[in-house]
Amino acid sequence: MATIRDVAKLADVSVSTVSLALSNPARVSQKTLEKIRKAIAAVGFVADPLAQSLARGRSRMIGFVVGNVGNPFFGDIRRELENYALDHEHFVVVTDSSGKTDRERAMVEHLIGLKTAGLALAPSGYDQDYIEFIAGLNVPIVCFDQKVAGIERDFVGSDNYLAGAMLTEHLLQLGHRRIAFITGPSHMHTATERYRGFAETMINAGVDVNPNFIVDGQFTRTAGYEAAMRLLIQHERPTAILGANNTVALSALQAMQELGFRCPEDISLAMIDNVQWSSVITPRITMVVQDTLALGSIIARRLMHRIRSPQGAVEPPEDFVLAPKFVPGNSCRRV
Amino acid sequence: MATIRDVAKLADVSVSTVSLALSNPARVSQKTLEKIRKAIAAVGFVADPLAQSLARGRSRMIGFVVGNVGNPFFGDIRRELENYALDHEHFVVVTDSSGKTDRERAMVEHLIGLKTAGLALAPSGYDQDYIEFIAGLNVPIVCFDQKVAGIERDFVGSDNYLAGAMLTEHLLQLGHRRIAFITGPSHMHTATERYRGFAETMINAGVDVNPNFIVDGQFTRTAGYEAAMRLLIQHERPTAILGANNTVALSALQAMQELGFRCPEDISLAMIDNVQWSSVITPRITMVVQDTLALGSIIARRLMHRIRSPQGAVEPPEDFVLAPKFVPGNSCRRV
DNA sequence: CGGCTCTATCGAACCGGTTCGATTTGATCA
DNA sequence: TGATCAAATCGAACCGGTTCGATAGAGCCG
Repeated sequence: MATIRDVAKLADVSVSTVSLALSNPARVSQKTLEKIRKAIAAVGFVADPLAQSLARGRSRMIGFVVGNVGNPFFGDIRRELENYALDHEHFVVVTDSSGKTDRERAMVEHLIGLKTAGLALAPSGYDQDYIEFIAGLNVPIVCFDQKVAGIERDFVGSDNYLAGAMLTEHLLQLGHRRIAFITGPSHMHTATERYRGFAETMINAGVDVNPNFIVDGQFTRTAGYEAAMRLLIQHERPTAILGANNTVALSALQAMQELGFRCPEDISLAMIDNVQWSSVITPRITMVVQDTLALGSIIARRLMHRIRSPQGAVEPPEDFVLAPKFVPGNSCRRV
Repeated sequence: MATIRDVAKLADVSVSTVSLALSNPARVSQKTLEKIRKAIAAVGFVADPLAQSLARGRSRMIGFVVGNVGNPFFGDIRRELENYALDHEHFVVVTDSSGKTDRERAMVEHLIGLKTAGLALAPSGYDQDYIEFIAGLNVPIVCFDQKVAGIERDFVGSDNYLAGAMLTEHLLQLGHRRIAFITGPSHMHTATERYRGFAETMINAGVDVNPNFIVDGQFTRTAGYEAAMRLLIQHERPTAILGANNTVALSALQAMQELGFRCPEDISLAMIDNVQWSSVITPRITMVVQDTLALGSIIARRLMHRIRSPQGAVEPPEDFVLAPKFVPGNSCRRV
């Protein structure tokens, strides 16, 4: 590999002039610029990003940290960020923590070690230790999905209260009263907000929330399946199930199918968040979806703004909260 | 951040001794080792990975390059690789080319620039230019999924001919004769092999392959949908459709549902490769799946072997081809 | 023509490690 | 006690860039 010194030698100028020509061409004379240009072409010089990062103390990489890159929600956001970053000569490094806080932390530390220019982070931690860890990072960070109380960073996400409330209201309008809710982990902001949207809408409508109808699905497949089973074996069964995310709702659908319940004839089902191939899942699940493209776009712009503009770096953190969208399916029937 | 020089000063030894102590403790005396250990703890020293990579000419990162991280096939492999790499103090950097060859190339180049220790690559290119590009990379590489003729690297994948043949035989046994096949891109090894498995099995069974029943689905959703529609509007319709991958098959299911065809009553459907939530898709699609865990495990071990052991680096490339597995669903009926 | 200001270029230090040949230390043996 | 040799440690060069103060030269003015 050709180095900058090869170029300098061939162009008969100093190494620092070549470096200057590359980073700030206006400050180098036309004649010299031309010599350097030719030399670069002749030896096929490409600057070593590692050496640049070391010297500059900053790389052109953006870290993307989520719990599950396979989730289409994160996938869409990743794509948006990647496209935008690529347009601005930055490169996205994707890491997947599998939802484990300690692994996420190790990955963030690694990315910091790589002197990434910025981080797009869907936080999975929530305790004081974690908050301090994030606070201590001296890098532009845009958090998304999970709003963690105490983290003073830009946040981009959806109105989860509204999401829960919308589906609840929909079911109420269809005449349902015995509505069950499969929750997510109580430490997750999305989970609690969605539940709050459900519970408050119920109360406001004067409908009692049956504690037996609130089961914990942990946002995971196994827990969601188990939670759904607990609902289905009750004698006084719910007439509708609301899944706090796609995973628990589809686990519930599976449980229903396995036990022989028909959806929506026997039990209605609704969920928050889309899933790949939802269009071929029978019945099509009624859902509230997040505007992933808009979220991704905001994350990308906000992060690049902080990275690129000097004053962008010191702007106070801001929250961007988007409204979710109702997507009717045929998994909810009138009772 | 504390540097190695801070450690050296505090421990009252030279910088090179500290470096040696870190990389090869056996060659440093107990006494000195202890001093250094204390100094490291005192100043909170952590080696800068960037500086290490620059000096060593090699980092502890592994590049994972695929066309679609959202595909559970790649997701499973990624997870296996990640777990194994983490156990061996390596860190996986995921990149997604969205199936675009030029972007994949840019990403590989970037990863090379990062001096990654090795690459797990699901190639998307196939022309001479691409082959030379890959050949020119002086880094351990394990290719998977697509076997590209001309690339002299380790390859890990499934027996795609067998996969196509298995499903074809299954449909033949159920009495189907008018079997349609939705293909993938003709430059993809997986696509041609699966088709070959289909076609030869048909011919061996003495069944003519109707050219109208071979449509190109490009392994994509839009092309698959269109291809399926072309099948469904024919007067002499197929009694069964075989999708060369999950995407085209599910696109076909969607097309069937939209036009009002019932599966499997009107048309049977089978596919190669699993998809998330296949268990709640009605009907459950009969499929042949790849052993993603085993594939991922082999990829991980092979790559780490080449990275770590000196002789591993020079071993001749090897192919690892696993047999796929038949997973019955209820999307194929006897005719 | 001397003095002054700009502009263009350069040299050296630096980022934070690794590596390897050279040197010191200490033990062993004649 | 001095020679020999292995083990321990060190110094300097290096990886490939960036940065900034210093310097040389060009252009302008009085």
